[in-house]
This record gives sequence, C-alpha cells and structure tokens, in this order.
Amino acid sequence: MSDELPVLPWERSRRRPGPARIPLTRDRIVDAAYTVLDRVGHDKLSMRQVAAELGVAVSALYAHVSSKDELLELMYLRMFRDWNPPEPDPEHWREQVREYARTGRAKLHEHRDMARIAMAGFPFSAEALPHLDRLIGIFRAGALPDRLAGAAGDVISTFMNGFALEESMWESRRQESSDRAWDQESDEESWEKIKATLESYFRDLPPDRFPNLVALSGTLLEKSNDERFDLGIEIIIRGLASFAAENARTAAPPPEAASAEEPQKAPQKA
Amino acid sequence: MSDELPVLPWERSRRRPGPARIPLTRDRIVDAAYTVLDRVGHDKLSMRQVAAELGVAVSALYAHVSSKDELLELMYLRMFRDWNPPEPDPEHWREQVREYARTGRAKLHEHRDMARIAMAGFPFSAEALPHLDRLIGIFRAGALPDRLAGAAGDVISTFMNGFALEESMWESRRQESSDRAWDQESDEESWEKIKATLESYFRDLPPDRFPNLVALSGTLLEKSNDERFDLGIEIIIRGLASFAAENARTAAPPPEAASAEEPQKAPQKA
DNA sequence: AATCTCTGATGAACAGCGTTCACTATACAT
DNA sequence: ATGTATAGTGAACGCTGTTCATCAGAGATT
Repeated sequence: MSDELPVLPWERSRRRPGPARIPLTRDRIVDAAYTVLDRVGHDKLSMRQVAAELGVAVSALYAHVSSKDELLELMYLRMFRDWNPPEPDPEHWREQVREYARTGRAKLHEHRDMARIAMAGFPFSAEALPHLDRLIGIFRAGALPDRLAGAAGDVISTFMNGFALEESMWESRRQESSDRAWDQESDEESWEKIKATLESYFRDLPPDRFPNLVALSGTLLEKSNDERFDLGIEIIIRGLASFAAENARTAAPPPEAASAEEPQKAPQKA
Repeated sequence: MSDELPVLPWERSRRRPGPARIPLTRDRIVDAAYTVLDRVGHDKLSMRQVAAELGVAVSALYAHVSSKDELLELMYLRMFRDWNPPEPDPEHWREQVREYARTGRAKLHEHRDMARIAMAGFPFSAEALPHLDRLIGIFRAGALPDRLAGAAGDVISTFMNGFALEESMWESRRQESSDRAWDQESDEESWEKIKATLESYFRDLPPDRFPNLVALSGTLLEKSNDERFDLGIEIIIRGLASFAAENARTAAPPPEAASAEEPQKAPQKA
C-alpha cells in the first residue's frame, strides 16, 4: 500500500526541502478519487470533488497529476497492485485461467463503475507488465502455441472487462431507478423484479418475429451473473484447450500422456 | 430507415399542425452527431457542436432528444440498422458466427470512436431485438444447448466490442501523437514504427523478470489486427463447438451428420 | 382577411467542469 | 534574520449539459 513510513528523526535533515504536514501524493489522490468514485459514481467524479475530499484546492492536484485522464489511468493501474497470477502449473492451467478471470471480475467489482475506468485504461503500462507476463506464462504452461498467447489474453480480458461493464450498467440502472427507498434490502428484491419483468417481456414477444427469444425466455435469465460468467469463461477455456491439444499432438510425442506425464515443467526461461 | 416519405398533397391537411422547412428529427440529429463525431472524436463531441452542425440552437435539440446520453444511445442503435444476421444455416453456423463478428467489427470501425459509444450503449433495446433473435437463431441452429445461448452471445459481443475499443484507443494515440504531419500516407508507416518500438521494448526487457514477454516478443506483435481478431473469434467458436458436439452426442441420434466434425481448419475468406 | 392557437426554435442563463497562472505561506538552508 | 524553493491557493477562462421564458410562424377558426 502506501509506502510513506514516518521519517526517522536523523533522516529529517536529509530530506530535500520537502513539504510539511501530510504531503499530498499521487497515492493519496488516487485513494481519495476511489472514495469519491464509490460515493458519486463515474459520471460525477470530478477533480473538484477529489480535491474537496482531500480538503485541498483543485489546482493542488495538478502538481501531482497532469490531468484527469492521468488520474483515471492511475486508478486503473491500482487494480494490478497485489494481483499477480500464480506460478504457472501445467497440470492446472485451466483452473488457473478460470481463477484469474474470477479474481479479475472481483477486482472490477471492488469499486463502483470500476469497469468503465478499466475500459478506458491503456493495458500496456509498465506497472502492468509483470501481471501480463505471468498470465502469458499460464497459457504457455498449458501447452498453448505461442502464436495464440496474444489472442488468448485478448479474449479473456475483453470478456472479463466487458462482462463486468455490463453488470455495472445494470447496477447503475437499478440505482437511479430507486433513488428513493434507499433500503439496503430492497436491492435483491428489485433485481428479482427486473428479471421477472424482462422474462415475461421476452415470453410475450410475438413468436413469429422473435421465435428464438420467445423459446429461450425461460432459459436466458434463469442463470445468475456468476453462472453466466463462469459459462463464458468455460467456453473460452475449451476453445483454448482445443488448440493446446492440437499443439500437443503435433509437437509433443503422445497426446495421451500430455497431462499425466508432466511434459515440460518450466517452459519459461526459454 | 427513416419513414418520412414526402407528404402527398391531399394528405397535407391531415397532418397534425406540423412544422415547416426541413423539420428537425431525431434522425437528422443522429446524422449530424456522426458527422461531428468523425471530425472531432468522442471526447469533444458536444451538443453544441451537433447543433452548430445543423445550424440550429442547442436547445432545439432537446425537443427531440431528452439528453446527450439518449443521443449517444440513438447513435448506438444506428449500428443495428441494416444489420441482420443471416438466416440460420445449421451446416455453416461456424462461418456465420465468424462472419457476424467480422461485420460487427467493421461496423464499429465505420465511425471514429464508435466502440466507445457502443460500450456505453445498453444492449437490450427494442430496436436491437430482431438482431439478437437472429444471432441466437444461429447458435441454436449450430446445435448449441439453449442454456449456452446467453453466454455465447456475451462472449462474442464482448470480444467484438472490446477488441474494437482497444483498436480505437491505439488509433487515438497515434492520432494525437502526430498532430502535425497530417499526411495520409504516414499512417501505416507510423503504425509500423510503433510496432517495431514495442517489439524491441519487449525484447529488451530483463529476461529474469519477464521471461514470457521476452520469449514472445517476436510472436506477440507479428500479427495484423485482422489476424488477431480472427484468431480470437476462432478460439471462441471452437469453445462453442465443443459444447455443440457434446449436445449432439447426448441429444441427437447420430454424431456423424453433425456437420463436418470439430477441429476443421476453417480457412478464412478475407 | 384577421385572429387565435399551437408548436418548434430561440437565446440567455445556471451550475458545474478541466485546466492555468500569478500569488502566498511556510519550512528549510544559509 | 534573510533568502529561497516549493506545496498549496484562489480566481479566472472557456467549455460543458440542461432549463426556461420568449418568440415566430404556420394551420385552423372566425
């Protein structure tokens, strides 16, 4: 987290002219920005609100952050702190990919409208590189051909972000539609109500024009978000697996022993 | 389409008090908005610019469009005009899905920053329902179990949108970095230069900390965007196919007639 | 032909936004 | 005690989305 330990006494004179009080830092600004974000949402997140949260003039922020866009970028990069994909395990790459996607979604849910910020963020930043490297490591451990690594990452991460984004849009809708009646418990209820409304809407569509929607009116909405997400990830993983199998068939000796025999333990370093 | 045919003379008196000149319509506003969008990009697209484009006061827009958000939504829905997935063909569902994704990406490239608008758009709107129905029809024709239809659509469309979004972000970067030197031909050149820079950046990373990125520095960037996109779609289609095969095995009598078997090479036509 | 009505368009205004800049106050070094 | 660097200030600029009292001008009515 924040690496501002209290300065030891004999080090005080070593520090450059330095500030007083609690100095403003990028870190504190990002913290404040998250606080504001959670309170007011992405649309009304403004530099002025962030400054107010810190008890500071707006212009003070610009000494540490060159623009609002940069601040959003910093918020985005926060996501990758303390998030490192695990050491690749060839036996369990499927589980590792699934787990990666799940914690990604969870991180996107940690703050309101986070997905929208992630979408605008630029994925090739130095801070995110170790993250990216480890993810690719998992793919390679899973015997995915190297030429697929990029596309695999694209598919996984666009699905993760896009899914979370759609979820957060539903969330916004629900939130603005219930601006009064701010009960905590009405959340799930109203969600169920929306689902029921949608389902009956689909069911009562003219069947000649929308045969498929009518036929699936029950199935489409019966699943929870978690189930839908897992299903999507499963689709992707199976697609990846088909390439891995292909690869194993052409490159490694027997397709049978591919998983049982611990093929190449450490395929990195190459 | 716009259903404002010229009014026949004897119908003129039938029409409600009606306007004069060329009346402002939602359609004309959306047209103007697209013109402005292509000229100035998503960030500087404003109601005032749209009004100016139409030679009209800003407030006039609000008689036809309740907010900027609604205008963006209308722009988003434009995408679905004249875009209907084909009649489902069980034999070629793979090609149909691939073709669907390709034209989706093409539509997102039709206007600058379109992907960002699409991301903010709400996918369950009445205008998009026929579209959705036909897409689901393709999945069902491909023997995909009904419980997968939703997730399948999610995966395909999030990948499509997310991929196009990332592309448009590269595009923006390139555009702002070359604010002078507005040659048309420097486009590809500067793109190649960016690619080369990135590749050597990856290659020269410390191999102990980023073994996978270094190892793949050549492979990661050698593909064109089209190839990367097609590869992503292929991954998804193969994942879907694995479920379809499963379904055919349990539900349909002979697994033989279930189209041309799974790991078909499926050459791309473009 | 004169009047009324209704409706789409107007322009000024409001509050808020991101960003800049001349400035001040403060804590350290001299 | 003086000087200096610097983090923070507050006012300002030009822009934004949105609202509202007002207006102009057709179609209908008299």
